[in-house]
Amino acid sequence: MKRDSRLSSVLHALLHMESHGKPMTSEDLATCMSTNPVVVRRTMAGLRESGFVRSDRGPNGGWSIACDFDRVTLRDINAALGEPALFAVGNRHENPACLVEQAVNAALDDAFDAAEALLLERFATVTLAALAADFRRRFARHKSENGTKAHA
Amino acid sequence: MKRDSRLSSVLHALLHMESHGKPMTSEDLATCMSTNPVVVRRTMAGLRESGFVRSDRGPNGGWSIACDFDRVTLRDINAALGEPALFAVGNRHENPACLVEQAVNAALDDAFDAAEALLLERFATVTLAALAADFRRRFARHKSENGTKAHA
DNA sequence: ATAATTCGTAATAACTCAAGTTACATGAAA
DNA sequence: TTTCATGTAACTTGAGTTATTACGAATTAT
Repeated sequence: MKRDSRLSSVLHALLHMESHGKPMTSEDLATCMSTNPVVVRRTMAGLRESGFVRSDRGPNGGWSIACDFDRVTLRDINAALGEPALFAVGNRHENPACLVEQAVNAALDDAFDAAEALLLERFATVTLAALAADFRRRFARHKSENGTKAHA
Repeated sequence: MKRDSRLSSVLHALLHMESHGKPMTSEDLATCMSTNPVVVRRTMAGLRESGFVRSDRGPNGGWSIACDFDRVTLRDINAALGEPALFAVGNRHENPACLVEQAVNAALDDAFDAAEALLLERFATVTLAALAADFRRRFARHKSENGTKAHA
């Protein structure tokens, strides 16, 4: 089952955009997301509609951050992508006439609903600012491990 | 993203097999799972290897239950299917060099791991016997609602 | 033995859906 | 008015699943 990596890609893009300082073109972003500009525009469109980023045309145009990283969570970003299906597994028929299948679906749905609730709850606890902070921690450690050979 | 419905299908099949009493052919099962016999054999092969069902060739052959419904859970059945990926969403690169992407992946993985653990835990609490009992409850209610007009 | 039934499985075809691509229109800046 | 950049529709590609075909192997009944 092929996985949808748009959430991962978009977060990656947002963090790069923040440290970049000035607008990044779809082409820039496509390079860093290893995809192509049209896909970037399609994907980012949802974020723009939700007000998390803005896009400007023409020379010096491109994508820029339009939100407070402290106030936006992974859950918000996921919602802006259109709440893509989180689970790869599901019921064959959503409203089966067969009572056996109804019993099976009910049991599976209970479990999936609980897991989905937990996942979204977790997403809601992670702000973009927290992600950015984690990146800076990794960056600092990376520098201290690789920057001065004396410490190796 | 299309969903994998093998778990749902297989549970459906197991419950039918139990009430059927005698072996069911791949063709019988294909009808009730709305697929075709070869797919049934492929799907059930995992359950046979795990010892939950048996298959016999030749006339009067077919598939039959080979386990105690009280001792087998949804988690066991899911494992017998080869632990198919549960999530439709994932990271673009599993081991990225980019530190930004590493930070993003770490956050997402935390959330997914927690949700997966919960889901499997839930699966482990539901036995096939419980599913069968739930079906019988539904069947009884169905009869009382439709069988005697006096109660309507 | 022989015919009929049923599973086992490899090979292949058909289908589905997301991602990628092309093409062109729109708008902004210099 | 030229250049840069996004917006978007239409189309192509490609990966992954499921369905189908075809044939082999095992089992039962006669």
